[in-house]
Amino acid sequence: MAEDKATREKLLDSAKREFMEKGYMKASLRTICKNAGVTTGALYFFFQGKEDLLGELVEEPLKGLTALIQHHFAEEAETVTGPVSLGADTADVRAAKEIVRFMYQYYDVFLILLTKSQGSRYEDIVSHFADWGEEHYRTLMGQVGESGVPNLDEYIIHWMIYTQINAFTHLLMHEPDVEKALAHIEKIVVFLVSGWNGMFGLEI
Amino acid sequence: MAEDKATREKLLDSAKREFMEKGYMKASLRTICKNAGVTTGALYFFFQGKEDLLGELVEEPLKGLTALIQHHFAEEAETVTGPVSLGADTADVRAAKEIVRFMYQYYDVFLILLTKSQGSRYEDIVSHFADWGEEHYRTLMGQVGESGVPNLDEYIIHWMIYTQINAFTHLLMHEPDVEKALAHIEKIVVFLVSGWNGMFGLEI
Amino acid sequence: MAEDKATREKLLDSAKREFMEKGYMKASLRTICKNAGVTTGALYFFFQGKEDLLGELVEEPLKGLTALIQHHFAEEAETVTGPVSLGADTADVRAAKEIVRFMYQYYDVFLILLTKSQGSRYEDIVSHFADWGEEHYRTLMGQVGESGVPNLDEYIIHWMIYTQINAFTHLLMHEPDVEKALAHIEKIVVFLVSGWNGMFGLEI
Amino acid sequence: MAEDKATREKLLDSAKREFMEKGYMKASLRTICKNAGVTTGALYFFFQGKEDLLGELVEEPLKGLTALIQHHFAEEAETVTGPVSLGADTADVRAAKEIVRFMYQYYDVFLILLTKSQGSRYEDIVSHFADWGEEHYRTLMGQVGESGVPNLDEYIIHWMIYTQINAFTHLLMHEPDVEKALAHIEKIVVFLVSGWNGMFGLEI
DNA sequence: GATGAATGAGTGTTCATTCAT
DNA sequence: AATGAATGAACACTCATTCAT
Repeated sequence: MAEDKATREKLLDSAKREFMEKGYMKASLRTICKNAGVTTGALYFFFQGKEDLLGELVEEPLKGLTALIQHHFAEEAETVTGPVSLGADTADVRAAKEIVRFMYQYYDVFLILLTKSQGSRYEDIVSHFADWGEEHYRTLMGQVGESGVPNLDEYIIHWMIYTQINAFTHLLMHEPDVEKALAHIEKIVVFLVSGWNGMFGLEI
Repeated sequence: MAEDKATREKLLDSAKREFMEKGYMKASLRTICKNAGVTTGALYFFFQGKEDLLGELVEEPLKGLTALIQHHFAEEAETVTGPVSLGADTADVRAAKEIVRFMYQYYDVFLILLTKSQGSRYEDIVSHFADWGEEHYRTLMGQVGESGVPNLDEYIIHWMIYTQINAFTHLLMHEPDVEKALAHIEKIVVFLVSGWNGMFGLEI
Repeated sequence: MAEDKATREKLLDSAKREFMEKGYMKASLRTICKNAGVTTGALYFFFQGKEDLLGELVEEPLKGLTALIQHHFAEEAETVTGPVSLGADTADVRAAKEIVRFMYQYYDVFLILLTKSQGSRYEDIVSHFADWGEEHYRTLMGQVGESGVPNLDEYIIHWMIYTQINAFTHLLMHEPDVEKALAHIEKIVVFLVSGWNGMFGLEI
Repeated sequence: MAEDKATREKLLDSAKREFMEKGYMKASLRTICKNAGVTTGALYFFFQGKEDLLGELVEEPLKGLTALIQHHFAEEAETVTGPVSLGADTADVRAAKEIVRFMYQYYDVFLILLTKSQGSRYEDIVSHFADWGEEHYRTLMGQVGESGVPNLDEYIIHWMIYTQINAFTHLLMHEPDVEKALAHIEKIVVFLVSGWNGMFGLEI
């Protein structure tokens, strides 16, 4: 039964374990095949090579996450009309929790993506998300107008976005339990919004 | 003479460039030696291997940073008597700036350490600093007593410390100019302290 | 229907293209199958392997050419009675032209055979033709008797036959247009007969 | 003693044997190393790879041959003043013999180059020589003026040059004995000059 | 007739490391 | 203090071929 599982699946499983353990670069296709109980040729029947193997493992969850974030970005763009309130309201928390929930469905995959993909075409994935976040931020700012919003220099914006992303990375790395992670993210949002408001000179 | 004592230094220089460019894992000792104008044998006369080469490059600045932080920890422990005020006072900013200044003296080394050391014994250096920071935090808490301090769970403490460390990492990665970095860190401290206070339910 | 009987043919077509492009050795059965829109299994249903695939592609034209040459050999044997005149008469030219015409009907196949078959059982096909030509030459000499014919050593005979064969190869390689090729071959025969007679010490 | 021979030399020797036996493409570096009694690493210490290995084997004799031919080309250009006589005089024969002698000094190398280099950067070496020969021929024609020289079309010129080159190739392939080769080449020159003159409509 | 999965040996190449000199 | 030769295991990847279905 368990051994009936299709070769492709066995390879993806084995690859996931190997990438997790050694990281993309140090991962050995030989080992992946051996642990899957298949020969190298089989791997190359299903995948085009090392990079493609990682790709197949990762692409779908990645698209899912992208869609999810896009959704939240759009929502936020509709909501924000006045000066960026950004209070610790439930909208932010709800969005963050949804993301957390989604990422924990593909726990291993996102862990690999965020911390074990050095050497692959995904090694700069965080940068891509950050750029994207920055773009979204600028759109938001444009909507609101510059009324009452202090001039945050590029660098600080960049850093804040990175910090947000790192919050998710840290969660995956240090909190294996989803429920606990969901509890943590709530506090983290409080922290981030407080920091944000602090920078704007607003009360919390 | 000028070229006499050089070999070891030439190797360290060449290694620094190679590690910067390719990261520890992809760095090639062959290339390091070639660029240094020396043979492999020479490298193995001065260093025990690849890992040791990185060690020699990194150990001194690392000790310097450790000492610097230790100093600030001690200072803070003396100062803090009442409930953790942690206001955006100059003490925090001054400490952060001193650290920034120090890291920028060894710009390349710390960049390697923080972003290019995957595969070496330093790949988890950030964790070590985080653990250390956590320990310090607990000491502080013990001093103050639990009076008036809300119970922050382990995880959140851990994350906040990571965020602090990542602030420095981000600076090195995205701001090559020290002076600008010093300006940035000021705002970052404001953000962090605001966040911190926000979590404690204090006004800023 | 139209697509029914096709598979074998599609494979042969695809193989022809692949052999032409990459030569026998570098040709990939995978690629041949892919371009034919079939799987490897299909190939192995119709052919015994790589070598057989080339064989099926080549055997028929090869037999045709053999028959054609055999015919000319026989004709020549009947005609030649006196000392080998071998003048630039129309018999030689007519024979050569017929061969050219035939080869250009299977342009690709003969090109593959003569220039792209290294690594296969046909890589020495030219030698076989040369041996055969030599045999024919000896038969002719026997008929004529040794009267007035200088003793050409084995090697020179061998070389002259090679040169004749290479004339056809060169044509295929450098002149894609049949009509032009037919024009060229005329001059080439003049050259060869002149050379031939020059060796025998005859005037042209 | 015999085993004292430097590793590099042993590798070149072993490579020469392997290339001769299997041709460049099918030659295995592993086998070359094994027969040389060395490991693959050693090969890569001395050579940059498979292609470079062949290069080192071949480059020097190739340069020698090029120089030799260049010398004869220059000589011929000085001599030819009237209409291209191209008689079976001793100049042509002497040149051809010198080339034969030189090639037989590096018997294996030139055999590899001319018949076993498919897949390497030398696979088209014959074309290069042919192009070069054509260029020389045109220079000569320019000197002589078009007086009395019939218009040979490009193709025929091309073919005649190939035929000349193939004479040397054939010699190497089928006549291992230098002295016999030198005897053969004499007759070959007679053949070629006769053919040449035949084409020009001259008596021999 | 034909599929598609799988084999297993093979390829050229790279690497950190060792060591006699 | 340093050279330069050499090791040997590992790497990702390709191939013609087989065979149950």
